[in-house]
Amino acid sequence: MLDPSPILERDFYNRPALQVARELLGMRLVRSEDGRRVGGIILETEAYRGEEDLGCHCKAGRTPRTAVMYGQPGHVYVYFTYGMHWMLNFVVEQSGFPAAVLIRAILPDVGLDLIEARRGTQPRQLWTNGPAKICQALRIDKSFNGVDLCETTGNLWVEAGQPVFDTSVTTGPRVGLNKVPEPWKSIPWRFLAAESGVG
DNA sequence: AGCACGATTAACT
DNA sequence: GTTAATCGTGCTC
Repeated sequence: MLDPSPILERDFYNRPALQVARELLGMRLVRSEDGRRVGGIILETEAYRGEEDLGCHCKAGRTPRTAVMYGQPGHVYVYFTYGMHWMLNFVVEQSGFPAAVLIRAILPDVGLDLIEARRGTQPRQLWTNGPAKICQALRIDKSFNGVDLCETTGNLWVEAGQPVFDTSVTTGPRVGLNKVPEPWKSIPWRFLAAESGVG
């Protein structure tokens, strides 16, 4: 489980955002930090796709911030919000079409001492159960924006994991889009894996 | 140049 | 349930 597994290749990301978001459940997010591996099993994701998706930053079109989402799939989109938090996303779908998957929760399984050093003020269940918490735990910030997930030199990638079956997956509206108009506010583009359904 | 707000979190009452 | 923290981004003037 803690040994390295095959790294997901670009073809995995070069597919519809909803499909990638669903299939990322059970895969392993790994960050290489000073030669040490830190990460865990992906438990929650959200899909954002297209300029017509008013919940997606791409609704504003191509800007300096959103440019990476228009690029090659399999790259990282990191943005800053609420004046203090970083958010980790994976660019998906074909080059030229803006789409991304937000990583909202993982189950830590490697580098636990490093994660505890940053999140130990909270109970273990709260270490990485939010998008900004993951970035804090894995020390992911602006410097990761644009990194290629398909090259280990980027120090961030996704490894094959255990499949999560449909009986362990629930969907629902994306979180935090309170002022976004329908249907985008309620469209069920959030994917959650039951913790009992992994590992 | 100024402004309102945000794909959140933690600490309150 | 409510709210402060805190600043990059995109929009308006």
